[in-house]
Amino acid sequence: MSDGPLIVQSDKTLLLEVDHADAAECRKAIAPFAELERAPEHVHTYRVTPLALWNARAAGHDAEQVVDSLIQYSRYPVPHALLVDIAETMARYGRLRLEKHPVHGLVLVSSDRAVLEEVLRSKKVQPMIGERVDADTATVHPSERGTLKQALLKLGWPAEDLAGYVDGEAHPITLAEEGWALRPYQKEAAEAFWHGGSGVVVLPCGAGKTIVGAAAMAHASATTLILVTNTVSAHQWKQELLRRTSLTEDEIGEYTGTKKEIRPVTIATYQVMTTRRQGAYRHLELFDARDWGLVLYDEVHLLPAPIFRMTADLQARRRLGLTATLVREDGREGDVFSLIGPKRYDAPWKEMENQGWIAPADCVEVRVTLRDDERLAYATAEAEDRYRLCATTPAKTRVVESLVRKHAGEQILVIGQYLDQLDELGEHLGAPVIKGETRVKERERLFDAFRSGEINVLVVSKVANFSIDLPEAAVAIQVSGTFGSRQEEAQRLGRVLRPKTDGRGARFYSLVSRDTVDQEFAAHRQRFLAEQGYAYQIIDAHDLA
DNA sequence: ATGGGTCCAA
DNA sequence: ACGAATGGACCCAT
Repeated sequence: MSDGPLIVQSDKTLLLEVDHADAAECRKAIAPFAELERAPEHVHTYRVTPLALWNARAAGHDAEQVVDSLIQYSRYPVPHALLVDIAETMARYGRLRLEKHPVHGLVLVSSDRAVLEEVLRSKKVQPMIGERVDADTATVHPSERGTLKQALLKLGWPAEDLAGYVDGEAHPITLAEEGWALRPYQKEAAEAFWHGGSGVVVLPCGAGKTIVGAAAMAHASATTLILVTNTVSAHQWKQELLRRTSLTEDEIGEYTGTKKEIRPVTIATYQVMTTRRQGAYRHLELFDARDWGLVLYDEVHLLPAPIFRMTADLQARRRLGLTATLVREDGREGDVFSLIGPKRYDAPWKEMENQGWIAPADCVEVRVTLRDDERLAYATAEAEDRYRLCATTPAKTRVVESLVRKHAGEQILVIGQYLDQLDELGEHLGAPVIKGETRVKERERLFDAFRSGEINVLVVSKVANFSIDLPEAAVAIQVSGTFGSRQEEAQRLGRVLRPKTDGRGARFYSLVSRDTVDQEFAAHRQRFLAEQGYAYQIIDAHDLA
């Protein structure tokens, strides 16, 4: 205890000494209940948040385990007030429960009368509550099940939802038996979801989230509605389900702009759900079309606001959310928690790496210095132009060139967000550029050439964030990114994480202009991956060999 | 019917 | 706070 890697402070921050021998072990221990806030070179700052504590609670951790972890790794005596606070916060989850009453239907039950009285007095909660059954029980209109959970979470008293689910229309689904097997973590994830009832499974890019979905469908053996972000993803779900389950072509429908098939398993885009046709919402048509036994949300970190609203009305159906990064930049993690459900499973990226499911990766932040004239232009630029100015400095082009030379012979992706910059890079490198306007046919041709090694360098725009059809590479060079998007960074690193046949590691370079907002945004982007144990080595562009 | 193109919302 | 990609609607040519 006297020389642990962690400093625990009463303001709920945890300081982790990165170079300490026990740092990795400690990171793993605190990850379930703390979120990484800052990650400079030597000391990382984590914060113990209520939501993280409640997720830990829902996953079966108790306050004692959390407290033990803190005490075990702490360098100094742990502030008592913090321990008390952690125990109290965790105990808040489950003090209120939603249950099914044999006579009164959906009820809110409390094991602490004062808490019930407190929340019933809230203006937000009051209209959702029906009559009082007894001192500890109040009825709730079934249609308010979701919105009530949202409101209670905001009040700091998240309800545990034990009201159960409708079975939905049964439909036989089994996993295909030939030629493959569920990986252990995929099986665990599907089971953790099934026993939890509904909630979110978090797995790194390329870890087979679709397969976890398929396994969950096999558990449910019921009609399933799958919601996805784009049509490419819809096709891939269909292909994967055909390959991995007993489902056949005519049991799987696509419900998109062009096709309107409703089948026992239906894959719909988020967008088609939110558009109106002659004043009527499409989603009503879709939700009422079948008695769905399971609703599956792909890329739950991208759920648009209208889908949250609809999901509030779907609380009697089992819901599974899938994502690589539960963090959202819009702060709606609480809505994911209350409307989809708590985190049921996550596999830390580094553990997956240790087990060989994803390739080991070195992350390198390369700092470039602006020329004097650029610095002056930057200093005098309007606030809204500044990021673009520093993110697209010509100095980066030269660095990309030398990195490409250094990795000659390897498959390299250059990823950025400004089309001008990417076009220029493509020209300098003599490499094709893939952007939004690139036709699907052309994309496929280039992807094939890249896969076969005919092309070694590919420059890609934000299409890399969406189209999961992008081929895997060994080296990724990021030249600019969306302000501070953590999930984008994770997605881009994911591009190089497919295990290499020769067992070699992958490289991820992030090019950053020194002493500018580019540097700030880069630091923010890196946080999620730092939380997963990826350390960015910082080097100066001049020191590139 | 089907494939392609343009425009627009969020 | 921004630029870019997207899906979907609609239109036109086969």
